[in-house]
Amino acid sequence: MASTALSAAVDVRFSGHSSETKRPIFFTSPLIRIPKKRFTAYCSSTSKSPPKSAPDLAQSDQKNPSLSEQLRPLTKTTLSDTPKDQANLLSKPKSTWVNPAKPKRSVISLQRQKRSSHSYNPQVRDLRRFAQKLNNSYISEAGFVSALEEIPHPLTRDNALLLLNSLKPWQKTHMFFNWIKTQKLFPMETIFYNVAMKSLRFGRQFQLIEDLANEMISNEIELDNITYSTIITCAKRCKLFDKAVEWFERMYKTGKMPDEVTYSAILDVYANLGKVEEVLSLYERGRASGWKPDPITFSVLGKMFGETGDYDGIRYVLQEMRSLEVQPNVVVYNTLLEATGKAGKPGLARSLFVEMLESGLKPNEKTLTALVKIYGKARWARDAMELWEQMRSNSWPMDFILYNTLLNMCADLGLEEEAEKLFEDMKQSEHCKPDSWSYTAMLNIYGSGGNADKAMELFDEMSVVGVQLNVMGCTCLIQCLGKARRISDMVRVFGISIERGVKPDDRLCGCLLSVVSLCENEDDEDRAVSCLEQANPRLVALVKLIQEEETSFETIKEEFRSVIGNTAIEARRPFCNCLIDICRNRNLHERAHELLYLGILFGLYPGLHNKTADEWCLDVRSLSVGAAHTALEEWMGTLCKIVQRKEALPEMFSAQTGTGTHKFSQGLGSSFAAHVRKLAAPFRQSEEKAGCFVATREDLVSWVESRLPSTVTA
DNA sequence: CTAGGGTTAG
Repeated sequence: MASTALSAAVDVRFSGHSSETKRPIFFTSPLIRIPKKRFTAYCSSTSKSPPKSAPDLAQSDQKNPSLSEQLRPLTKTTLSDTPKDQANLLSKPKSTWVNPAKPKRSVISLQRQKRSSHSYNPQVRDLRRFAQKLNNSYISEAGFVSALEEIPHPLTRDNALLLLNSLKPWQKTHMFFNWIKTQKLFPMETIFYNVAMKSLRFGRQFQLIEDLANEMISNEIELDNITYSTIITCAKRCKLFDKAVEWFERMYKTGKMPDEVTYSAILDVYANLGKVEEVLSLYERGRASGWKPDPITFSVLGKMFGETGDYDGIRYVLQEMRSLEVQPNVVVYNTLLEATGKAGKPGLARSLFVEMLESGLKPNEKTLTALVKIYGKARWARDAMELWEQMRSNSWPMDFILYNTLLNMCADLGLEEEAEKLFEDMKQSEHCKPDSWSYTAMLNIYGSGGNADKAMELFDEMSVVGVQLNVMGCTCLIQCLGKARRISDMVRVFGISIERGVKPDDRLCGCLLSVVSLCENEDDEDRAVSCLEQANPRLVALVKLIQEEETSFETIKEEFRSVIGNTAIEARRPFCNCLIDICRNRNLHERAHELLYLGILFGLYPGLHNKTADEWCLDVRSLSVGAAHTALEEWMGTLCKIVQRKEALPEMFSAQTGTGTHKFSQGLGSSFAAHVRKLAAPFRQSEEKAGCFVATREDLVSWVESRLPSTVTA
């Protein structure tokens, strides 16, 4: 009955009727009919910047009720079959129903496609050996095909399937598949196509797979869920997402209902496309069809929310699993841990990990890698060290990536000795010898610790053991040597790196530019500039331009715009910071102010100045010392004007320098304090908040007035 | 890889 209704539906669709009201829901893929209202509400709650300090799982519902409010009616109603509830839930029920008295159409088959069980084949050993021989020889098609004549047993259907399953790589499977077709000994069933497609998928041969699918269609061989899921996942692996969607939609058009494997595969496709609303629509439609999603689906959802750092989304996944009583497995925990890391929620990561252990699951390398990364990034030294201890005492599995992640964690936390010990462990190990990632992490550690000698030792060691220096390692080393004012070493390292094939990127140029700003004499500066000249001549031209006093502001602006516009986003602010530092070090203060203005104009310092009714805050944490000074001067200048004009001012003023826990902001606080002292500005270190300087309106106004002794303030 | 879905590094 259903199939006739479906074929009628296909006819309607193909005959071009577009009347929405007449078409039953299953005429189109489920995406088209989903009321968007709920999902836009859901998404808009997450598209805003996440709450500053979102609470952890336990407290979350109380503090952020909007989401659970949205979700509660959802979980209660999705499984309801009564049209009244459905109608309340859907915003446009009329257009979605042929007959509102009937329950909603299903979008997913609740029965997973069954596999045919093959009986034991006594010839399996011979055939396997034969396949092995074919796999290991016969490069040419002619040789391969003639070898097929020596098949040890008759080519029955089952023997052919067994061989088809055992051949690799895909070229041989494909040749064999084509050959058995020419033999015409038995009809080519769906399973032959499915096995052939699977092999082709290993070779990412989407075009060949699609050709086979079209051949099935023209030969009227049924495409089943296994066929479709193979096509869809191959398209996905080849990044042909539109193809994946196209074949998925074809299922509904032809009246084939996807089962949960195909369904979760397409969810992953939409997730990869970043189409969060569509994924949620499909998910909800599946749920409304009575589907109980399995851990794989939740892993797909978890990864999707991780990609956008969507904390509410992660909580949604957890909540769904809890309410459906789906027990997460290791993979689900791993993806959720990754996701919480991307969402910047180390507390949730930690509690998830505890929950995982309590449920009796054993963490694997990926689990530990995710967690180590999170603790390092969050600078949670205590938790990181406890975890490390746990890893050793439980002898949890270690692999290469985990070693390198641990080294990076040490870099984040400044744990030089621990890193050295790990690095030694790696050298002693059988399978985890340090590679360029490991060396880079060590260079990062020595670099941020200012240990130029050890960094240089490592650099020399790399050439001895034959590990390639990469651009990141080169950047760390140059930064370190620059800070140590070891310009000769810096020039040598840069030259050798270029010789060895390091391609300078914008971050490396930023480091070279900062070395230029640090140079204390002209000779050093010339040598640093000539390195930069090789990597980025236009940047050097800009450096020269800003140092010419006669250059007009308009010229600077145009050149600045052009250089910054051609710079990777993450290197733009560092470029501007260094340019300002260069000006300040050469007493070109006015030019420094112009550059800060341009930096603000082009959006390099978002959030530099935060105003509320009660407080104005200057946040210089992402600025270099010179840029922070310039910003403070600029701020004071503006405040003076406002005081003079007697405009409204807030009660409190604050300047945030940070406490130097981040290696790039070290010393910002103390140099800021010195600068404030020099100006005799009324800012003092806040007692409650480290790295924050505060001043009251009264103090500030009287300070400004004292600096303007005889001006008429009319 | 015994016909199909999910997870690791600046």
